[in-house]
Amino acid sequence: MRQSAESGQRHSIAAELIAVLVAVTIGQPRVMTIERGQSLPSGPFELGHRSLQSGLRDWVEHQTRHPLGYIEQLYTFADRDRTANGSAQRVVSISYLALTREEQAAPADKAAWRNWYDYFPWEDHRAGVPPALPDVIVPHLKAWADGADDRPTHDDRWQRAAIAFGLDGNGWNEELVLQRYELLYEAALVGEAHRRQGENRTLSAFGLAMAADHRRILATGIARLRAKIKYRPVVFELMPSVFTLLQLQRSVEALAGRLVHKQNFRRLVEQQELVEETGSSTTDTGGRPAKLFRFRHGVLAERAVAGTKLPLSRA
Amino acid sequence: MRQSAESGQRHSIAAELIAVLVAVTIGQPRVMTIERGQSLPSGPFELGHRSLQSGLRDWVEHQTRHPLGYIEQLYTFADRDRTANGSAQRVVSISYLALTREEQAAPADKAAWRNWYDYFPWEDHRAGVPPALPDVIVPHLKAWADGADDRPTHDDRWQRAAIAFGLDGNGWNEELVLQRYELLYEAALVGEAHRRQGENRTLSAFGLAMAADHRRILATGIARLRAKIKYRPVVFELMPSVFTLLQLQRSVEALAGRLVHKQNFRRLVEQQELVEETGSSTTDTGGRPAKLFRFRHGVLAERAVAGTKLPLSRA
DNA sequence: TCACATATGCTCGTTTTGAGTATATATAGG
DNA sequence: CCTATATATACTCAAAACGAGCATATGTGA
Repeated sequence: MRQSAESGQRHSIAAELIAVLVAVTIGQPRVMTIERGQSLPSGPFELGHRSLQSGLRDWVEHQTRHPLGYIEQLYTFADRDRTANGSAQRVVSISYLALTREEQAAPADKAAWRNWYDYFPWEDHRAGVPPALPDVIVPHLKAWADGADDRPTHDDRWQRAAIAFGLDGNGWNEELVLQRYELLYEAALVGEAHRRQGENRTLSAFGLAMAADHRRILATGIARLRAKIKYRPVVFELMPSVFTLLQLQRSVEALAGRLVHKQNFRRLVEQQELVEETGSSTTDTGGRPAKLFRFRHGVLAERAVAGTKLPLSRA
Repeated sequence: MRQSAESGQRHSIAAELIAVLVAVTIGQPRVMTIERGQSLPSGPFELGHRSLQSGLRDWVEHQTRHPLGYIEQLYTFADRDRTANGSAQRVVSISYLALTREEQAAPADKAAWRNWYDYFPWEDHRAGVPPALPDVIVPHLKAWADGADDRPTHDDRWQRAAIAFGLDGNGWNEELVLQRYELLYEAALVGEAHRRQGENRTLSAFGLAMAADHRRILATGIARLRAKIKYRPVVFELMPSVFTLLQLQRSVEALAGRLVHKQNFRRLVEQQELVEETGSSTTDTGGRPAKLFRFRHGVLAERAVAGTKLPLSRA
């Protein structure tokens, strides 16, 4: 079987491509899943694929019958202790974030759009702090910290929890999606952490579990997207061709999981010249008719000239 | 996940780990290389490795005898047409950015630190715009754009060049390192682009070439680092334990490739409470003695609470 | 016609930047 | 010792960006 001590090992590696495919529909963030919502679309990288991205496109479009638009790489990992099966085969997982618009056409069998807050109920702060956070999650985190063997460990655990979940006067930071999930995993509060021990009961406050480490990948994708909407005009990949400013705002809020100040949001969008009026307006919103806008495609090029935070010198 | 007839193909994939190991020494950005500066430290990911990161650590510390400090993943790719050899074996390259301090101890055989501007001479704007940029690079880019078959292609090429290289009134954006390199590659101006055609002469204005796509990976690392120093205190990974504010500034300038405004830089560092005084000062700088500072380790935790750019609402 | 809902315009005080000017304290050379 | 020359550090000032909120416009439906 093995050719040589070294090269034989190299060959028994498989690469898997995984997609976090996101859309926003009527103000809710959606993620494409397969297998009753338990997995993200994925498939092996094969010799026939031109590149990693094209391999991903093949798999996802085949599994879900939904085209991928914008794609960006998320993360690659191969931790041995995080995979479900105990096989000797080593798998490198390469994950991508893909943005699209949800189509009216039904996706393929077993493929389905899901609200991403089904998996992360503690991440949606649009209607205020979710009650399960102070009522269920924080007490469990406290118990976990208190269960530490020594004082330094206790303090470290509690400090990380406080920062990640915005406790002890630390404000809520919507970008820390991955840190929060990892903390809950470390504290054995999410379903995935129990799997290897056999048991499987988890409180609904900790969300739906997924296969293998797919929920971790989803957390990575959400975190990346929440960070990115702040400095790159990626929301537009998720919007229809024309939209009102409130619809745009609702989409951003859906992704960020928090409400934004309407007037200031509009000022921001206008001063950055991200959109242009179409001339028409809609009355569907109930209330004074809203102007319809479209994305100014010019900014895709211009915005490459992003902002700096270094106090540059003139000379 | 899925086991099927195609699974036989999955096994002929190898994973390679590649490091962009960076240090800053007396105001110059340095990158660790092997093989006379033509390659980055790298090695195959094997079954024995606990994780991708630990595999990388093994390889790099073995090849260079230099310990790795801070590590973050850069990018994974597997483009078929970019690899040097024509073998059927498919390689997935997983690259990392690592930050450290250059040690006085000599690195291992064949391993050597290099100034990264040897590979990207057009990226160093600390002494003003490098003359080779207007004199050599821009004319070649213009010729490349003019050589397009049709008008749209010409305009697209020129617009991309103008944005990437700060022409036509577009300011210089130090973060676009990768875009610039990719453009030069596409225009067949860098050495790597000629390799498959056999010839190999390139003007020194286009920098030293590297093996395979290592220079592209280096460009990715520089771009990431230039972006990151603006919102995360990573420079300190590259600084000695105590330093003056000017030394800190020089390090930032080395990485960014541009000068910063001294007074405003200090204001920024102070108001963010990144450093604290050690109490002593040094006169080595020639001039009024400078206070010595050290990094405030507390910020590593606090800074997790990063800034937002969304106009949040209070309710 | 009125209550209600959303849209949109505008104000105002606070912070954060960008760009300097001014002053302090060393060393090196005559 | 004095001076030129570095660098270090403190302050100023106007412009731009941000956070919060008030006011007004213009629809729909009871």
